[in-house]
Amino acid sequence: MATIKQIAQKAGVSPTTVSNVLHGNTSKVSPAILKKVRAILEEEKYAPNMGAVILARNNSRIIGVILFMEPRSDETVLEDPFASTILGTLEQELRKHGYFMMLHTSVDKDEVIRLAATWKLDGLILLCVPSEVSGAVRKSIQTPVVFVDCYFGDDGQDYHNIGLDDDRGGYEMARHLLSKGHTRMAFMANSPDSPSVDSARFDGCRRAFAEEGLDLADVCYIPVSKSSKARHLLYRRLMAEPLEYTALFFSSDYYAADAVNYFYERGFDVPGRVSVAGFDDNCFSRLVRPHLTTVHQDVFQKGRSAVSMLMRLIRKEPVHETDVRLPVRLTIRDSVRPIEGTPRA
Amino acid sequence: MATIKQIAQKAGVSPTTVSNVLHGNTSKVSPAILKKVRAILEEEKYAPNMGAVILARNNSRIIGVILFMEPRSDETVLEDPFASTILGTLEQELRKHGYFMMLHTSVDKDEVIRLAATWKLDGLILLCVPSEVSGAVRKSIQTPVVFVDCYFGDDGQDYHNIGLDDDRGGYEMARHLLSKGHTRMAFMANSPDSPSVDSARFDGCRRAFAEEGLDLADVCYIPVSKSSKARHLLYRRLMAEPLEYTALFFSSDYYAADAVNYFYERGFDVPGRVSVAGFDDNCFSRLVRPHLTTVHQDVFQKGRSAVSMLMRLIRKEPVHETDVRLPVRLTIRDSVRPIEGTPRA
DNA sequence: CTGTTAGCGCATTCAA
DNA sequence: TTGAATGCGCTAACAG
Repeated sequence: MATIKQIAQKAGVSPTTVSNVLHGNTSKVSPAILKKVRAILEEEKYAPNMGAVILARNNSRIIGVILFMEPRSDETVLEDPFASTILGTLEQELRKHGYFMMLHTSVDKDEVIRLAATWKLDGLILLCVPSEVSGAVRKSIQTPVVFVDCYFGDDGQDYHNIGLDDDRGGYEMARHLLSKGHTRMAFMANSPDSPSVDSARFDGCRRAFAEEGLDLADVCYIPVSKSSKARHLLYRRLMAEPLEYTALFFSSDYYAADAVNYFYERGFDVPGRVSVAGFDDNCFSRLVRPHLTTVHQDVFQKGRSAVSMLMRLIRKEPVHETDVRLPVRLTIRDSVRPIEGTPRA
Repeated sequence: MATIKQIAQKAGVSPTTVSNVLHGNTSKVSPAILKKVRAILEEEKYAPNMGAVILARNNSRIIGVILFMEPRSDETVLEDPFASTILGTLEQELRKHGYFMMLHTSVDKDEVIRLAATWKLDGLILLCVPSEVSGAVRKSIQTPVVFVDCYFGDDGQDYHNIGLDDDRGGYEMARHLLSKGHTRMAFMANSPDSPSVDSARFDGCRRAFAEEGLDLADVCYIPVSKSSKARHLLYRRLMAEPLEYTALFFSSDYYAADAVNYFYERGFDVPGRVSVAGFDDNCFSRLVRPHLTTVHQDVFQKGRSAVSMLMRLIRKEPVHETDVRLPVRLTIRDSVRPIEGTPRA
């Protein structure tokens, strides 16, 4: 409630001096006054008015965290532990660096651009941005932007991104599946309109198949709806004999777990009838039965890296890696089993 | 980037007129000018500077959403689907009402108070606040505050809270357990230092036991750690024969699912050896095997109610119910089974 | 219907 | 080492 001016008055000094104390410009203030002002600041519980700060400095110490997602196709907004985990990490890290976090979900790039301007955001962290909009956003925003898990068109712009070795993840899992004799594999993910984590993972699968002289057809990329009802309809079709696929590789544990569970409830044995694999290695993978064979990623690290890269950008420090690919690790559990008579590797 | 002044210049009108257009005071502006100004606004992609707005109006259109939680005992920050679901709902609802959401986790009441002052927050939504701090926060903050799932001391202050019929939830589950012959039941929850959702649920259990002429002793409230390692140590002890309890009633599906899973991995059959019940009825409950018998709550409704109550508070509209208790519903699945030879009800 | 003006609280020159 | 003065962009009260 108290303003700098009031503090100054009470201390019998000028506002400038108080401001200097506040900003640690102790060299410009005599020790006696320093102490006195600090005491009053404490006593009055001085809290700056960020409105004035924004106005005077033209920045806000707010970082916008934007989740690109549909209004709410179902309940799937933040329920995926991946989203909530990274959000929690981001909040923690940003706070540690003295920044405030403004959380926003959107699908409209103009809204994001406006948000940045209105709030004089110091930086932006964008999650799940399709590559069509990442270019536009990048172009029209001057403040530092760090993308998480994004892929970009080749438009000559500089992007800063924290991602995963998605191709590798797909590759490793496909290899594993192949080694268990699964040549009829489907990759299950949201349909990407453009390069994305999902398409990269699928490419990895393809590579693994090609290495074995096999071809993973386009139709083996089965688009999965964000609506659980629609998904379940799909699973039902997949259960029909004769089985089209012997292994289903989901691009997230969230979907994989959902599927395993759906199958279980209908007495369709996993991995007896069909093998299932996931991606993320989050709590879901160890909650369902059988526990998921999946691709591990370190979401905490992702959040930490994103914030630390953003901080470097804000401080205008050099950023060496502009497109970080965090490692993945194949994690074998119980949801994949060898095809009868074809146990290799 | 453009300011009101610049827009005004370009349109050949005064800043006030532009401001009037912006605020929909169309009655004060001639149609011709209105149209012209609107066009320029659009063309220049005018975005207000919130710093100036805060300064001039002394409020920010920001709602602070505060999660009270320890720094990070484990990975349990936002992983509980309850937290992420309500967060997603809050974001969506606040945005719908034209507010911005500042997300913050904290355990320090002074930090919250300072936050409200620095940012001239229009309102606050506080989650998981222990009753020791809710009083202090309530006292020293002038802006509207809505608590979610909080219990308060009887200090004569007005609190606005969206909660659950926790007592009822505990009661119903305990009754169900009793009807299946489970007289040796443990209630598993974080240890509350004060009235809380957990203590209310336990009280409900007690009530149900009392109705049967049974006493549910204090020791049947088993505190559960936020660290999964510590929890698992506890579960191990619980598995030791002879079984102390025949039913474990967890205060969240998150913990219940974790326990069921722990037991499963050790070949300890649920509900064969021990029955397990949860609370929340979130996605976890239908992911584990057996699916959890649990107490259903509508988290979306909770979020919506919280925001709508806050909006009424902000608009200074009368708020009739100050402590809303949303209903709960016993949801029977497969994790509880009758005790041998004691099937009643 | 339109324009003028005086702050809001702070950072940041520039003077003393 | 300290202080006075200016401006950031907007709102709202008032004058025309």
